[in-house]
Amino acid sequence: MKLTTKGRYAVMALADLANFSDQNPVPLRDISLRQGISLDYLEQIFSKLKKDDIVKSIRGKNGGYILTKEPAQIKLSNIFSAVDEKVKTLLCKRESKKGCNNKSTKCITHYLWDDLEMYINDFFDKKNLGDLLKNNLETRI
Amino acid sequence: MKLTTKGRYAVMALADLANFSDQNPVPLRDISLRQGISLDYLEQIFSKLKKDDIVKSIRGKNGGYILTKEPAQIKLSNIFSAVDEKVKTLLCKRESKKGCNNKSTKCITHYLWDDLEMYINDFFDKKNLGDLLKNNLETRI
DNA sequence: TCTAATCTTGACTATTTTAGTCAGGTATAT
DNA sequence: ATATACCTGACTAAAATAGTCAAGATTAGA
Repeated sequence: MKLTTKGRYAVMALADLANFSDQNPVPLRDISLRQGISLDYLEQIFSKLKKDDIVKSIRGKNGGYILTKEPAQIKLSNIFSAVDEKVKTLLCKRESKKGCNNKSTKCITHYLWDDLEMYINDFFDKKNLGDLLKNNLETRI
Repeated sequence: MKLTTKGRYAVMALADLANFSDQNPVPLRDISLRQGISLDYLEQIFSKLKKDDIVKSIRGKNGGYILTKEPAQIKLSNIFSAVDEKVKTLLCKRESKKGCNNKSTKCITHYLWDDLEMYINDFFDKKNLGDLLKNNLETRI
């Protein structure tokens, strides 16, 4: 069970964006340099964030991205679902006519994964970008 | 972020083992047939479970595996760590001299993943095989 | 109007991980 | 003996990940 870089980079990039945007849009190249994330990859990530209305873009010179809401309004769960970072339990989640192992019933672990999924989503639902920034300022710098 | 089949199969197989062992060792072939998991793959999994002393084996005819403890004594976290199912945050976890992005500091999300990891481990620490069996008996059959 | 900065889009690819398979063993009850 | 089990390590196909690459569309400012 592992987390992908996409989810992690998305959070890092948005935190950077929140930190460095004082009304002005922040270009991805700046984020790329500061956070050490490839520009091309960031572009992929931000196109998803934009589609989910977490950021908006301003094209052309002096353009860049800005958050659509206050950091405190942006839940980490929103960010993750935007970049397709989610808990997956593989075959077990496919609610086909058949159960988990081509049997008619669900496997004994089926509800366990459901529970875990809810549990984890709850974790990310309770944290927002603002918390993260505040936390980092208080205890980590 | 996804769960591997190894962790899932390990739990399924151990649940099966708990269900069908009445003092007698349960051969993997039976589990394989009942749970629809390949025998070869089960053997891989059980060699890990044995190494971590979750099951013991009896070789030869009429042999098989048995649990070393009562189901209620076997935490899911034990099972997962045995089969290398764990929360990984990729590069972020490498505690090298450098930080997460070749910088000297840790990235802003670093502690977030630490927190998540603890949170998830807590989930599996609080559930044991006995719970799972009981639950399945009560509400799912 | 030209140009550089910036976002936009989609295809492509190397690497790693996953989810097994396969081929040989060894031990033991009957 | 022999069939039934466990045991071990190497191998591999498929999928996912983590990007790269190429070609464009917009727009601010000179």
